[in-house]
Amino acid sequence: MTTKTGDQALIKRMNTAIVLEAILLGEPLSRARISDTTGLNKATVSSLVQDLIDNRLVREIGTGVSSGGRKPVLLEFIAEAGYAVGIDLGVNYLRGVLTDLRGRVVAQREIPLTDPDPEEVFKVLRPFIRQLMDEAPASPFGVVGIGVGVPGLVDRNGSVLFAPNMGWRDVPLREALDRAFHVPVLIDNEANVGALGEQKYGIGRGISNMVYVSVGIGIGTGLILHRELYKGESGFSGELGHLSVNAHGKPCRCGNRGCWELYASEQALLERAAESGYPRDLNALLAAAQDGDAQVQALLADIGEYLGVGIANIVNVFNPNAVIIGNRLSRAQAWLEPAMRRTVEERALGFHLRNAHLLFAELGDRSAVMGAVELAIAAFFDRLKSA
Amino acid sequence: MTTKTGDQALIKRMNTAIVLEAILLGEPLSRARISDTTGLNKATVSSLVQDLIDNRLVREIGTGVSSGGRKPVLLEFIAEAGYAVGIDLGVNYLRGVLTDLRGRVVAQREIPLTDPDPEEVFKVLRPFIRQLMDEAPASPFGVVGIGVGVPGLVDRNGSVLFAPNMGWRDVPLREALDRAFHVPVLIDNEANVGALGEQKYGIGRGISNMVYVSVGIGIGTGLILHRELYKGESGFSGELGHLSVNAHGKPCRCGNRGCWELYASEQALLERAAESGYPRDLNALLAAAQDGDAQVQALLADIGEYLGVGIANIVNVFNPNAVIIGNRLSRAQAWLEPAMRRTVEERALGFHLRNAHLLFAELGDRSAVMGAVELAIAAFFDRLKSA
DNA sequence: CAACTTTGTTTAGTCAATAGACAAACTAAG
DNA sequence: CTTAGTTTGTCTATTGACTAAACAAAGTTG
Repeated sequence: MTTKTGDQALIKRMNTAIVLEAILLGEPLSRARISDTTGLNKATVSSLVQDLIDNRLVREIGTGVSSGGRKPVLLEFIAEAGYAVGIDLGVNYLRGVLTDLRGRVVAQREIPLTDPDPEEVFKVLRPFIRQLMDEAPASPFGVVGIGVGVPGLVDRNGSVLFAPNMGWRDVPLREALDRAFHVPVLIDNEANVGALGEQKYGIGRGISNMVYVSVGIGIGTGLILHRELYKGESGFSGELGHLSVNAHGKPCRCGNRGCWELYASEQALLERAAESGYPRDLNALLAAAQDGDAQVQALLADIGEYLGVGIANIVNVFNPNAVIIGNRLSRAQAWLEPAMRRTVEERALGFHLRNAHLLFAELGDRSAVMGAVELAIAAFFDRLKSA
Repeated sequence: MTTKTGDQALIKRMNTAIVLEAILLGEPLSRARISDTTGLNKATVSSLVQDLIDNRLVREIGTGVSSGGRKPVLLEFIAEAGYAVGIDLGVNYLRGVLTDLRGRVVAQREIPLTDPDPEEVFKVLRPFIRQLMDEAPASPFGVVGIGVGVPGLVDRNGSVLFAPNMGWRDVPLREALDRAFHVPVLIDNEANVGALGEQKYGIGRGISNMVYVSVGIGIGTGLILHRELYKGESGFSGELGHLSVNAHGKPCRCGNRGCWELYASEQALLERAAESGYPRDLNALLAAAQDGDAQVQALLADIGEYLGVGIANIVNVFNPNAVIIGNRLSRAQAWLEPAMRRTVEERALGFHLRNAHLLFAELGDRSAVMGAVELAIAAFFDRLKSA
């Protein structure tokens, strides 16, 4: 079979999705207004809305003001029809949220992680998730899914192929959680979920082509092209941290030479700071910069310049509408930004630069966890559309 | 209006497209077989096929062999239902083809271009296209479109924003041709159409994620992601030739430093050859390499290594199924390939390398012109689907 | 030659969307 | 307080695309 064949059920699903989307974007609004904005016939809208009401996804919330005729009956999406769990699995911490279907946080938790061994992590992770789920109020759909962001390479089956900083190889994370909770589990890379978080709930709201640059120990990147996470042939891509910016530079553990993250990550900063006798500690360095330490400020500017080198490459390659800097090093915005911005403006192609906004993450250390929960929510809506 | 709303006409268009696709891929085949492979009901297939026959897109070509019952009536696509023109507009040449709707070449022409001034080019281009069109046999749809590949940046309206090697700025190419010929005109970058040509008619047939690297005077790239040309926010992207591979390398006219094309293009080759006293001529250098000139061979290997550096970056970024090297320098395959392949294998991430094939263009100097004609053919089929 | 197969058409029925009529509920002008 | 006009949402009849099932035509096989 080449493509999915079309029948009337398909049309109904499509139009139902359109109506639901209209409500999500414009609530509260009336059937008449939905008919206007979507182009669907009033009768069709009435019928589809009734189905949504029967399915407990939409409800009437009284009447609005008349503009010279019968008052409209206003509709809204029932955000509390279900709940989702988002988990940010870090190297040494576990962060989680429980949200409703609109992404409003109902509960959140955070604990340190002492042993990165997979079995030990599972022992902590399962009750952690369980406790979040227990906080979900009663609802028609219950907990609709669990999204997890991990610092490593994830394949289509939700197995973590390789997470160097945790020492993981081929860990079947989704399978393990699937079995424990019997709800859909979505796993993705930390940078990918960070991108999703900022695109849905952060500074990148509504932008269709953007690149999220997660600057932590290394550099990870999440690509959103045409409003969707881009995955390559094998289901993972966007290892822009290992883009070589110095063909004959220092060797990287990845096998390449002169990788971007060797010059522009937290690790690069800490190493160079250590060479000058500073402590290997981001907080201490930021405090020093704050206190006016010119040497640290110059060092941060230098890192900013290197960030700019890689970002100019990104802008030239993807011609995105926005590049968003996130994760730990985004806290150094004040000292990184001027040099970074100058470098990008010097180096990127004018045509591409025109539409490319350089932004810093708005959700701070919550980009990833919010993206993780969005993964679960989006999967729920996808299921609605296709069944 | 958020999305296109669904009705019965949409279903019919979708299913007609599915049936047509099945015929294109599997011809000659019977209605019964179409029903089997698509999952559509026999009656539906019969009805849709009849419409296609009425529209002169499909015809019956007699009966096939029986497998124990009534003989099937075999159907085929009428490739001669229409014709398309493809133009490769080079800096100093004009290449054109006229093909049927299957891309079979019916006529081709090539002439040198002496003056790159836009007005002068138009004076030559219009009769050039006219002569190709005049060679089209009578057919139900006539000439369905003109596709053009140009060595520069093209915007959504088919204007050439910038073509440095031709000295063009803001040339409204599509508008000019539209007015002259009154058929749909599609303009795109030379590397983009080259990618399309190889993906449809060359070595990349059927590959859904691939990167075409056009190595000529400079380096251009065409990205095919999810079977479609990727364009960024402004409708152009993929300036991978200006990916910096040496953060503090030589300055490039684009404003950046250490751009890939400064080290791995024909220009780079010719300049380095000239420094060693060789003529600035690719043919002469290839002949020398052929004759066993070790110095030239080493130079080519060095260029190959730099090609590998950039390709490793590409593989890490896009995780494509294939990287295809095309345009003039692909003729040096014999001397480039070993060093290139070795470098990519050393530098690219193992996970990504697993599915990434390194290939050389199959259509030689015809990649672009075949991609240009495909642009026009694909647009014709798209119009069929949406109307 | 009889029995079975395969192909493609015809028939009757289902389902989703639509246009248009309509009832309900409201505003506003006289 | 009427009356006219407007807006909202439902109801009804119709259209059109797909499907299952029956069927006719044209084969093969023992």
